[in-house]
Amino acid sequence: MVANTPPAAARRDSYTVESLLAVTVEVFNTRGYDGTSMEDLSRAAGISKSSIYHHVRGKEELLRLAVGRALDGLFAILDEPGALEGRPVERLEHVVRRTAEVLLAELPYVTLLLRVRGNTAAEQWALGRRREFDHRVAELVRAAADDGDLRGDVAPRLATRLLFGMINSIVEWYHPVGGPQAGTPGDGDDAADRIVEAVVRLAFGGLRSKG
Amino acid sequence: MVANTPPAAARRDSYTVESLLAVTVEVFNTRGYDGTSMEDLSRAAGISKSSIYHHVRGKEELLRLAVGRALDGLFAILDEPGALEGRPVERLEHVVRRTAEVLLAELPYVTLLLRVRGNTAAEQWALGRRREFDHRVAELVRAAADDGDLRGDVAPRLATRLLFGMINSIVEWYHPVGGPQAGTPGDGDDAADRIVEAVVRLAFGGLRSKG
DNA sequence: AGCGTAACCGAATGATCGGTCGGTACAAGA
DNA sequence: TCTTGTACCGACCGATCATTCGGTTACGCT
Repeated sequence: MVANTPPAAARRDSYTVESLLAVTVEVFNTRGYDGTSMEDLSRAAGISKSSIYHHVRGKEELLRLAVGRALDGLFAILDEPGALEGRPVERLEHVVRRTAEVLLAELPYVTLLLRVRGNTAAEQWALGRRREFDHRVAELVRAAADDGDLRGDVAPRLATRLLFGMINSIVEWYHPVGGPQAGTPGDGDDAADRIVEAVVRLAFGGLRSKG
Repeated sequence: MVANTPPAAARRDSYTVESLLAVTVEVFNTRGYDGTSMEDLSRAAGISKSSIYHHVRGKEELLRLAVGRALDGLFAILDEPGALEGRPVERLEHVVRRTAEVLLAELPYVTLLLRVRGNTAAEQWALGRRREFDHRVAELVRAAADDGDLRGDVAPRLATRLLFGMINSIVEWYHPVGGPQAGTPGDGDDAADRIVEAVVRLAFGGLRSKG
């Protein structure tokens, strides 16, 4: 392998692609990708506009890196044991719960992904990968419906879209307390846990009380 | 009433603000507001860039007119008899159904509204009005929960957000056949009806089969 | 026919866009 | 101490942005 790289933090005022990306995604999410200028980014990152080009090839690469990270997190769910073993309805519940969890854990990146419209090449690539994810989930819904475990009066494809529409809508209003860097691994974020539980309960049980 | 205005269609090659708006909203929705140039609009409308300024004050006014139309449609729901009379849970079901219906009837305008981020003054005005609508609905959910008609293990505010997140997500994938001008009043659009029914069933009953 | 005016246009404006360029500061290895 | 390479910068580039301006066209009305 390559020689161990010197720790990036040792160099003074040093930006990683990763840390630059974190700042970038925040700005993209507040002002929109098209509404964000490279000068906006340089101001937010505290370095000059031209310095950004030392780390990445351009604006579009920042977008591609960000949405790629979100997509990697989502696709990893489909390879988890809980998504591969058991009855389809149980595998579906696992995917629903984990999708909500990943969305909350990678909130800024998933937010950006969900707002992509397909204007540039990077955006169309992201849209294609999203479609593939939706397709895989739709198959799971269909399998659960074939088992008779899902209600028969709503088409599986339609149910999939509405279900994930509900999950994805979390990015429209949820903002973790103390900014995005809060919620360290293993600390058990209360608010996020409540949201995940609500999603699973509403998705499978509905709003109406049983009484 | 006012004197009958000479029919706009009588003048040759004449654009109404309304017809210009319809073209504009389509372009805004495909390319995004910030990603749309006035030249994009002029090309789509078939008139020159400067001619657009004869009808409206500028790009931002087009946005304000479009989202205003969507908001008027949504707020009108809250004044309907079905939203004012009966048990809260029944009024809520009426609002849910009608919101989905209005969203489908005014699809391009509501789509644009839901993508507004608050960059310009017009966008912030729209966000404020949206918040007010959400607030009024959240009160209805709380009232239904107080009656014991909604499940007690999900907070009303959270349920409201997820519920309307599901409804609003329709704009992400639904495209009426034959373009936006199809679906004349009273013709009973099959696909749209199925979506509305699915929304109401999933919202109140959930995915899981009763068996 | 002649007037008023709504609808329209091409060309230009300053501002801002994403991106490039030549060069400087500085830490690490020799 | 000298060399090398990373991180960074100010100044600049052509392109594109929303908007403006000075007209021209053609319709409705008298």
